[in-house]
Amino acid sequence: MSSPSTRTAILDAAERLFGDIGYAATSMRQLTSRAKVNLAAVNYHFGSKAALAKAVLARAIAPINEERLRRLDALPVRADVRSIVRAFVEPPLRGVDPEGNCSAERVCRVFGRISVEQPPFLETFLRQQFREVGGRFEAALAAALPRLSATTIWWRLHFLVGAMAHTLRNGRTLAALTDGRCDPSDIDALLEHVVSFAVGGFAAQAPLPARTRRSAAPRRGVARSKEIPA
Amino acid sequence: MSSPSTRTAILDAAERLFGDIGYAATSMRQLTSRAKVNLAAVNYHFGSKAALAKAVLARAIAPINEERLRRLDALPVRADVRSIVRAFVEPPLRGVDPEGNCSAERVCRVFGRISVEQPPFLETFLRQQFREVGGRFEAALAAALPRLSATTIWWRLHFLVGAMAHTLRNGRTLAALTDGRCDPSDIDALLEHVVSFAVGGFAAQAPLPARTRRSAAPRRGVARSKEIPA
DNA sequence: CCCCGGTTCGAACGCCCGTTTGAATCGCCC
DNA sequence: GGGCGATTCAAACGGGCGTTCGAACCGGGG
Repeated sequence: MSSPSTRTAILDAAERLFGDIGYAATSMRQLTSRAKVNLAAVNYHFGSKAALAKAVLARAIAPINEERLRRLDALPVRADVRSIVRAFVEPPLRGVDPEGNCSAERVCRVFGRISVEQPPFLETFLRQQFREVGGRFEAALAAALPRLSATTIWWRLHFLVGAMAHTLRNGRTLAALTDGRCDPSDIDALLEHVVSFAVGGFAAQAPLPARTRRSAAPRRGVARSKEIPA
Repeated sequence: MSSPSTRTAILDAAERLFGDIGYAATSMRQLTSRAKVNLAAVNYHFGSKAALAKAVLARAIAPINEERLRRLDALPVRADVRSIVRAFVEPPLRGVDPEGNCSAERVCRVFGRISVEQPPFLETFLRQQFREVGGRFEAALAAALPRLSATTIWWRLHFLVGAMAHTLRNGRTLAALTDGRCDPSDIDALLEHVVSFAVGGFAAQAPLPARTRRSAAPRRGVARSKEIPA
């Protein structure tokens, strides 16, 4: 463990490549040649490609979630929704970056990519990474939005994560569709837009609790709903 | 072209597998054995794996976008935001399904997956698939929300797509985090939640136009959180 | 009947994959 | 200086990849 340079070179290259082209599409030869290390180094230091992916994600996500909680703790007990949302989205978008080592964009892309590919080995890993953070933010938002149920808040937190991740992954498409007028590489603009959208979304009235819904669509084709008896 | 059975068997299997485990992670041998066709059939009918992916996406997306436009056209000229949002999200979530051939969940998953992996050959393809639909909905929303700029509406449309896609891909994580209280396989519930969230998001005040933003903050160390004016 | 375009099939092709191996090399404490 | 763990390295391993090829099969018109 004495020489961190190889390890971190591998982690850096993996973060980049996994973020750019995905986990399955990245080969160890690409990865090691970009990191300028020997092909066998990955298996020596991490054991396998899958374990490397976990290490990449852990390195990317852990400090973000810590910073989120730190900012949440710094808020007054009855903080407003905007502050809570900002505590949630600003760390991943701006990067945590104690010493400039991680570009926020890369970090977030790699998370978006790998979490989306969902190699089976990651499922439980990702859940435990987000359980605590999710719970804390759900509680804070519930305090700020007493009219919303816990499940509604969870839904909306999930939507917020999706909005962020989608934009970080597919920002180029947005830029192209708008002829560059929306520039997702402008993190400040992205941040302000996502915050305002999310604040509005959280403030919205909750949907009716599933019974008296309109549209009474005759076919609910998929939907094997366990449906809490509201 | 006389026998569509092989072609559609391949498309069905590909839709399923690309949606479940991703494009890069799906091998032609898996795919053809699940479709119960010969290995060479894919290259005979589609030319390559990449071309197959395009065909899968086209088959999945085109009818959804057509239905979106149909519903949008059916709205009154000055429709409210909720109706417009519903016209946008209901086709992909419920499925178009003229004759029951496509499960909405599968269709959407495959889109979420492949669009996220973004094999390079898809970039322009996806853009052209969404340019018209995006423009039409942007215009309709702009009419309903005269205080918002076009770019803000594009941002928010993008966020909405992300929220939908993320939930369809990573729904299991949400279910696990909430011990099943949020059930993303309940399409009705998902639909109502995403609509209410998006309506709130669109109704939100637009962010300040970038100039008077705070953000000049020299230190982004820990926790200086309530500096948002207002 | 046979021929023929369209389709299916098994069998390869060449390549690259993730991983392993065993020797070479390094850094350090005795 | 010699010994020794930790690390790096080149070279393979077996296997799976996407794709190609040529022969077999099919059904309908000459």
